[in-house]
Amino acid sequence: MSNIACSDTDQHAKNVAAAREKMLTEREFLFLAELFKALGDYTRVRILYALSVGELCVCALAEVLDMSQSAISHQLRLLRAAKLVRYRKEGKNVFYELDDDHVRNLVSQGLDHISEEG
Amino acid sequence: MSNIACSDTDQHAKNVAAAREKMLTEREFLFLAELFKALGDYTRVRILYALSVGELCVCALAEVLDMSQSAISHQLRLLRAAKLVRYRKEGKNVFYELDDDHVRNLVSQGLDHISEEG
DNA sequence: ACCTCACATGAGTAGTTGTTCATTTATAAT
DNA sequence: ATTATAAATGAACAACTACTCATGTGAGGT
Repeated sequence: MSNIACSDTDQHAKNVAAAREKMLTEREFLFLAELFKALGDYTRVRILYALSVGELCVCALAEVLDMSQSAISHQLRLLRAAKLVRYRKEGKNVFYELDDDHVRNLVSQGLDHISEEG
Repeated sequence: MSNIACSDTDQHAKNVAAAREKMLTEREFLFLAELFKALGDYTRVRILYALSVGELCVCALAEVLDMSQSAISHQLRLLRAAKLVRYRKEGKNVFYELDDDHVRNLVSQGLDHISEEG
């Protein structure tokens, strides 16, 4: 990107070096971005919140969110890919639940953050 | 959406009712989604991680991430809107830092989650 | 006054995303 | 076997996103 330091002070160079030092790998940042991207949608965050009560079948989720089964299924696919949910088949139904407590924690951390705003 | 219960068992109805009961408001879910959306991008999550070391000016961020100043500025705008960063002007420079510890916590929670995967 | 530097911003655009609609798969019931 | 139900999936499309490039703004230096 041919970026030249905005100012050539020692402090600037130090800050840049310190930040560079601490940065994670591309792979890790990509995973992290994918995780938050999965949480970063009105429909998906509602699905996850609904599942925080307990497992639900696809049809129940569609009812709770008042959306089509197809739309829910598409989103569940993404949540599965992000390892945010697990599923269990029972007869014709498929029951989804949160994959682990990290998901719950992330959502509640998020709620803490927004509850501080106006 | 005209969703009819997949099965008319009591358990199904109970589950739906319980989930409906616990759901937050549209407004809250929208905020939550916006928050995670802001975190859910490769560039932005790197910016936030870099700032977790300490405050940095825009130009330093551009150097650390090896991206154009314009691209960084555009993303900082979104991070400001999501109240994830604060800024401080000093002469020609603008220094950004994380808005509060929630941000740090969210990122580290995210890292916990991905570190459990393969 | 002029120029330069650090940053912000608007327009344009290629790529991505979330839904609907139609179809498919799989299980269950008759 | 046939039919119905729960869920998954592919195609299509409108809406959105994250860059680049060009330009604007505001503070400093000369």
